[in-house]
Amino acid sequence: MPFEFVRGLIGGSNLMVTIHDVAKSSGFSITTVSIVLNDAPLARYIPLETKNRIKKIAKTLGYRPNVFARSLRSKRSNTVGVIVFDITDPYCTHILRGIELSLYQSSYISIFADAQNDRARFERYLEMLLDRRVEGLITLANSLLLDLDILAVLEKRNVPMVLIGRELKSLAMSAVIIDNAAGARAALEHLYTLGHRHIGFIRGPKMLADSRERWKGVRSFAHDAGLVLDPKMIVDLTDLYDPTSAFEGGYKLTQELLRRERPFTAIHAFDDMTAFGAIRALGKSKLKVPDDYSVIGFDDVAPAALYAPPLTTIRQPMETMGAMGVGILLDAITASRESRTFSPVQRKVAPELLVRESTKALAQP
Amino acid sequence: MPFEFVRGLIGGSNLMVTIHDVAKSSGFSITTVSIVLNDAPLARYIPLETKNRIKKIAKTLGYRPNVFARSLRSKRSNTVGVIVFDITDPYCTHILRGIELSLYQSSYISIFADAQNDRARFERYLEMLLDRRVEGLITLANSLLLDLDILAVLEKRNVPMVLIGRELKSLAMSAVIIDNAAGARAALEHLYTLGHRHIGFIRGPKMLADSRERWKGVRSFAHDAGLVLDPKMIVDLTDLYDPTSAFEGGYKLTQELLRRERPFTAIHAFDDMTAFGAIRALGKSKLKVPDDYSVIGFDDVAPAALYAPPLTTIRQPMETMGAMGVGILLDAITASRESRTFSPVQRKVAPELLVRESTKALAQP
DNA sequence: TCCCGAAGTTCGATTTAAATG
DNA sequence: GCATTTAAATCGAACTTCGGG
Repeated sequence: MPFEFVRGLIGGSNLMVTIHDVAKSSGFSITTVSIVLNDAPLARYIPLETKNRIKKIAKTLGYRPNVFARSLRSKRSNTVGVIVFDITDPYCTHILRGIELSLYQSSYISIFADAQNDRARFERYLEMLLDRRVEGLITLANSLLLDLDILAVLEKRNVPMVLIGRELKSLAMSAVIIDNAAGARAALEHLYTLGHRHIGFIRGPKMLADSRERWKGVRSFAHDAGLVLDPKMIVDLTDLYDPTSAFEGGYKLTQELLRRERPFTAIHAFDDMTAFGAIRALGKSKLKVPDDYSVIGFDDVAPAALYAPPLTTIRQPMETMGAMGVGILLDAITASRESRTFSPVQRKVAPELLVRESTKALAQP
Repeated sequence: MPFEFVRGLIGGSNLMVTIHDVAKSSGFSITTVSIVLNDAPLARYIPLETKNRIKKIAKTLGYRPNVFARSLRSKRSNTVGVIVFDITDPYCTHILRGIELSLYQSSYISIFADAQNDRARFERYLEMLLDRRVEGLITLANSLLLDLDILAVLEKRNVPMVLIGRELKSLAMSAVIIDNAAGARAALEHLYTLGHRHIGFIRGPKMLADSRERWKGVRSFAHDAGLVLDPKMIVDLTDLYDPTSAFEGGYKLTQELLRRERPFTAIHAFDDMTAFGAIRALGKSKLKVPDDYSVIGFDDVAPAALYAPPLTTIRQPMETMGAMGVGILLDAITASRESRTFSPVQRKVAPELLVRESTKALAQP
């Protein structure tokens, strides 16, 4: 059956113009059209006039290459996968924004998946992304989701990957993380400079590497400044971690600290959500922030600036971190395509103290 | 060149197993394997034993169909597109969550794009999704992004679409929206029931249909209850709308209301972000919420529950709305595939009053 | 005619190898 | 050999058609 006839029959909804149409319209072969439109190596032998003719016709016809055909043949998807552990977590969205921003300039597009803190979902989405032949993967994962089995799959399939927000010391793998120790240190230094000497500490869940690093920072400053840490004023969030639980944890642990009846004037919270909980608990007891207590958080999630009072915190430059992740991934993909080896890059980003209104100099006694 | 040889040469990274491999391993033809694995109509003639053999071998070989080949041939992508106007807006993320949740059960996967409130981005992403042959589109858009030109493209390409969060009265199009009038009415009724008679109103940007609808609700309740609305106590957010500007708008407009020196005891804010701004402004003037002023918002974004004080607000059931959108879209896609006509469905969702701690009964004078 | 299976065509592009003047 | 162009093979699966018991 002649081609034109069939095409005519289809009509209506399926009127996609193919490379075939461009070839016929321009009078050149499919091959030539393909070479010109992709600016392939052979294109340098083709006269400018021919190129322009073809390009113009492609444009007027509204030709758009079929991505499926292209990827099938070329074995390239021009796609990277992005998995986050919880899209409703404001921490995720700003990193996502950074990723999107810097991917936008590249020729890659992203396919996004939200694991919803659920391991089964994570695995299913990973499989889905692999089915879609992503050329690389960015993962924003917490420890619940990530383990060696999963990473082994990627290794075997030779898919470059970078982790944002956590590191895996057990494995050589590209990662972008915040300098937790420096951040927690800066937070404590800020409180100390304001005159606070009796400080309550709400540490993160033991399970998280972040918690350990941040505590290191606290101890290092305490040591340097000769500040003694009262073990009775140190409490820990539980290991069941999600954004809401951090708020509730902050709330309950602050009540706990209050109950211990040791005088203190400031709280060093694991993160912003914890700090919000702490402020709530203080407010509940008619204690005012920052007049009675100073509170400092970590992260600078979106609500921090809008809170009452606006929260002093340690800012993670999330957009930057996302952008860095993309940079590393793109390098890794390029290396992989040129069959070069690529040594994992670990980048540790400096956080920034953001003084707002939840901390205040201690009144001189 | 014999097939096995080539395949052997490739080795290493590219060892994907194809339907060809399954056919060879099982001793059946490619056709039979395809029929069995897809449970195609013809499969009913194939003996169970054959089916099981083929399935088992596919499994042990770890066969995964190549999505590009499949989509190329079948002309189906099993994909729907989702465009949101701003992923850092908490309103978006919870609707996204609802979408994801109910898409997860279906055979569709989603490709997500964040327009970042930028029109050019919106158009580029739309084009990208169309290139990927999405079978349907869910859009979470504000009025900046959406106009008739864009929708005409979808119409022409015959791609079903549903809008979440806004309606386009000019066009017959499926949409899921909140009942703004009922919500605003309920908010005012709540304040009224608590005894408030002198209330400041911060209305939304005039440009937004939401603003108009909510104001209708306010007026309808005021009329029914015989409450007089003082024009001097009504102020409007500017048309340049983004989440932060709503906060700042709420802040500044509350100061403005205070400056007018008419006694009032409550603020009816356009949305939660505006309410947060209002609470901040009151705090700045040493006025306390809810003791001196009651404040009510709209939306129930994530920070609302954690705010100090927790915000009384009108909750939009965002996950439900996302799920509804998916339901409608899937119906539309099915109809489109069976060449049935599908009349646009408009669903208006009832909001819910959430009483927390930012509102309080007026003390008897 | 019913059942079972296979050969061959097709989707829309990229790429290799080769033909033309 | 050089510049210019193209026929034909290929990617991996789905589908149409056909043949034999």
